[in-house]
Amino acid sequence: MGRAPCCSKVGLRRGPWTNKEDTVLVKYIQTHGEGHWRSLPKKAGLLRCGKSCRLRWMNYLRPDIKRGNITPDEEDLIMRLHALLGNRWSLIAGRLPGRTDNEIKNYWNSHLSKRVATDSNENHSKGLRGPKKRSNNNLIAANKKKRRSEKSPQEDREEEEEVATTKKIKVHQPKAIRVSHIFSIARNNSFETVEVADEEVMAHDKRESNDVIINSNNDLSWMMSEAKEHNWFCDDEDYNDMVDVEGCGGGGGGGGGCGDEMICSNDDKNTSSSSPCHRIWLPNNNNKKMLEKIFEEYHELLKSEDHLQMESFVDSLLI
DNA sequence: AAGGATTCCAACCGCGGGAGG
DNA sequence: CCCTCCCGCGGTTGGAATCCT
Repeated sequence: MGRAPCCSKVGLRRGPWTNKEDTVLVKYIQTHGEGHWRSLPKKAGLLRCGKSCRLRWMNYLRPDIKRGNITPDEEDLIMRLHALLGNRWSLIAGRLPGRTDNEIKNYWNSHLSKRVATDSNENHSKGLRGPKKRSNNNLIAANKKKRRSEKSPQEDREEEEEVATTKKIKVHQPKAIRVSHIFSIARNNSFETVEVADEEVMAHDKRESNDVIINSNNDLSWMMSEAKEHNWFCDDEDYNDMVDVEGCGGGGGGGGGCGDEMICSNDDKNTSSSSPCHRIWLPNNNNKKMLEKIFEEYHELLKSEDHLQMESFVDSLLI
């Protein structure tokens, strides 16, 4: 039997937080620091479960949270990262200082998923190659809407059929595959409005490691094509270490600003943890040719549409 | 103006994984 | 190695706000 939900205790409050509760929580955390969520409510004198306190703090009360509209830059980054990482909101949020995973998730579900669906439909109708997964969230939303509206028995049947079809065609999005020492994505630091403490970056990097996560062939496709299109493959043999990208993307000084990630060679990927950067790392300076070779090979496989070969190709990239 | 439909987002739920005994 | 505890994550829900007819 599983553990009972922590909020099931009689007498614990649920639902929206009051200002008073917020104040109590903030004061307690300012004094004692984060963590020990289980015991926090009791110590702080809150009639909430620890989980609820943690959520409230993480998603709303933390001082470094950036509130307000998602900027076009952030939006673009979310879309790119989602293409690469899938629904791994905490990872995506980790690249958007001041934004929470919940916020990004909500924003994606309410804004971006529709746009992506529309775009992919347009592409599909134009006969373009591209991801055409039907958003599960849209389905959920659609079903939710259906639930809310009156339905005739026939509509009920149709819904059941749709659900059955959905089950059949449900796109399985595999758990991300960790690829050691092939690529890594450093934390994005191009949004300047909130300062992120080095400790936080370090802690984050410690948690997430510097390994890239490749979800699917589409991700690889995206990464490869982006790399090629933006000329991220460095020609400069001196790219043996982290390249300073301060001012990139945010438009703030620094030689024109690249505004994009870059794939470059690096003999020691671990050096990247010392300084946040939004480049994609590769292990050593011989990889330029290797990458181009991989890219060519990948393109050949794309043309041939041989999925088996494609899978083994992707496998061959994994260590 | 009213009320139904839709959107948005804070909050909840359940699960998986890491740490420690 | 197993068990328990705790934390963090992603999916989902509920209701307030807004839009539409």
